[in-house]
Amino acid sequence: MAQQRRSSSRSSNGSKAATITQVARQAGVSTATVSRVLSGQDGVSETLVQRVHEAARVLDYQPNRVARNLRRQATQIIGVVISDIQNPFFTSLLRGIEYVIEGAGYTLLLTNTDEDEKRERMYLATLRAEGVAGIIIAPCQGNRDAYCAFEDGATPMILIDRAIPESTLDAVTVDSRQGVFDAVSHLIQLGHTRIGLVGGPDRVSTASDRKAGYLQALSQAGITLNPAYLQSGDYRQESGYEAMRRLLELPVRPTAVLAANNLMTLGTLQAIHTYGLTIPDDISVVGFDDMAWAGSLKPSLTAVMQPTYELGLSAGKLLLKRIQDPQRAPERVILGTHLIIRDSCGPIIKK
Amino acid sequence: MAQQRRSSSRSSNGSKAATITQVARQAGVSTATVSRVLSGQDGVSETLVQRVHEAARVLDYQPNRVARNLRRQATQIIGVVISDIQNPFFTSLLRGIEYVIEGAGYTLLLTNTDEDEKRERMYLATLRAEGVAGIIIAPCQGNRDAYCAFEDGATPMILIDRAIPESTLDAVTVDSRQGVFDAVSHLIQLGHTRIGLVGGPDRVSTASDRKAGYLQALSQAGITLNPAYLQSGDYRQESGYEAMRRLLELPVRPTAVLAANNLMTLGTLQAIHTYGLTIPDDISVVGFDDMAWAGSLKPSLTAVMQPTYELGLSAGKLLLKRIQDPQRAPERVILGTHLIIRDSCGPIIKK
DNA sequence: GTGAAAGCGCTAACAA
DNA sequence: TTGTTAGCGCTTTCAC
Repeated sequence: MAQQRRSSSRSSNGSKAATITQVARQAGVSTATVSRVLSGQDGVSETLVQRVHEAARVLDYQPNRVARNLRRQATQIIGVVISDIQNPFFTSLLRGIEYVIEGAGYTLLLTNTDEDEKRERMYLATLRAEGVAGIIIAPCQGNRDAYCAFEDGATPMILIDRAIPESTLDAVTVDSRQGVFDAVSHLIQLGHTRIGLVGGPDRVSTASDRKAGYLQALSQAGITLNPAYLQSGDYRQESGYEAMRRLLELPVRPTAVLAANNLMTLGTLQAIHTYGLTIPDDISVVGFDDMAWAGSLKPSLTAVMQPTYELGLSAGKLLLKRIQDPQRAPERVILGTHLIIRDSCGPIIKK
Repeated sequence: MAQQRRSSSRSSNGSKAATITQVARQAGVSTATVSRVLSGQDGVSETLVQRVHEAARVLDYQPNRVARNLRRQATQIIGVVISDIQNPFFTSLLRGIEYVIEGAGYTLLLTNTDEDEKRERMYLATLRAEGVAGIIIAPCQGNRDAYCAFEDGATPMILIDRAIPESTLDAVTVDSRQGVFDAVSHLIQLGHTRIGLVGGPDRVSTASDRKAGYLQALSQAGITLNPAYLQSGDYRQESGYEAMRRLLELPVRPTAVLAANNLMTLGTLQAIHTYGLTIPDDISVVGFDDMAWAGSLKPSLTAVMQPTYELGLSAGKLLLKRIQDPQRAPERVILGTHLIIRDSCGPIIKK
């Protein structure tokens, strides 16, 4: 089996990768011709095309992208800046982005800020220095200043999931306000009036939008807000657990709760189980963002589904359009949500 | 508020980024000096150091990495090839990788193959052409040939999570066999003898190792294997659901089941709920890989925890070592697992 | 301690 | 149709 040790197939001449000059020499043509053939330009005779391809094959030639990028003053890389790579919501956006971006011949350079402004700044600088063709970012803060350096369009940038007030950047977001409004209205229809919110960090637009939807649903139903029912965290699981604990410690606790993102929903459920309560008999739960595990829970989770794939798709398309025409007017796409009703919400009956 | 429209701060001279030549002119020195100062070499007089820094600041100069990479014939990028970006297991590896790699001044270029060999081949070629300093890969197939082109060390490559037989590449894996052995032994200790396995795709080393652990635990306890209890899928949720359905349709169904990865565990739970069965009274469940949601399930999930962070950490360190010394002997790191006992497994009592 | 100059591998004018 | 050549922006000898 292990008869031939080293580099079995492939060219094993020395070790370094072949350059265009070697291919040119091998084929007996100029480097210009090699370049033309391999980048698919026409205007080269059939004979030479053959010779070049043959030479490239023999030498296992792969054009050096770094050199090409330097010469062309443009790369084939799209940077994606994600605020929490551990959150399946963000990774599911990638599917849509990948589809569009790869179809156009780009590669994704993915970075993860962990909701840390410093890391975000650093990565943005790196991506610019790396000369990426464009950036798709889920910004970790709502301050326009942090991103206005990109408004000149030198490096096209698209905001995804989170909007930034007054920014002139293209953006794709979800109508969080409406989504939460629908969900809370659903709870109200089931008879709930004591509804808690496990909200997100206010500096992020989705969090404030979701809070707005919650308030709107309450006020529209004529329910007075109990400020104690409004707890918030940082979109991570642990903070959802803590926020829900605070709600459950209340003298008169809510009969229903909405958790403002997927990870905080997990924390919320954990807290409810810790307190030995039953869903939906003791308390109804709606989650924002419908994740893979929602159907595996018992009871299965009623949740606001976000069109994650479409979100990524739109962002990718917007970026491609922006790269093609840097002068076009900024575009904002807002996608709708859909309430998936499963088994975690019940009518108010007891207590 | 919106008084000054365009590029508020920063240098707004023209639009293109400043080059080293401009900085040199501005500071009244040569480009060589600028380069020396900005890359932190000593041997430059204090006066010039000051002048260069000042000039760079004024022009908002960011060295062009593409040019630097071409000149140095090396990039500051590490490519990571992941087989399923939607699977939290893989994204949690990234944490550890990031920590090491960023500490050493590299940036992660992340790609996602979706367990597709063609995509994997394409990305590997792209990363090589992009001149990455190294690659960390969770290979989507067990065939050595696909990766032996990297055994010459021209582009250092580290295998993570999945091993490849006979490969001379460095690798970091988990002792899956032992992990499953422990878990199944736990079930046997609880009195179970009819134990099902929702296994993974055989071409992946972790899947065959896990199956081996299952078989070993059974045989060591003197339990004869019922081949019908051995079902498998492709590590995705849907296939876990289908595999579990097949187990539940059996005339004599298992009283306990082990699901071979996190996503298939979700599918397994879904199937059990669909059939109206209760965990652990009707059936006990152990999952391989302990995920964020494990504690939010009801009952909470007994699972084999993998040291994901350490896995990433080791892979990062191994890569750094390999980059520094391409000649060193291949190293294989195997990390242990830990069985987290929660509430999804019970003693065999009924039926 | 500093600068001049060569050149990394490629592409795109411009010539022929 | 093909080749010659001038850089892209940077780093790094090699002189001074």
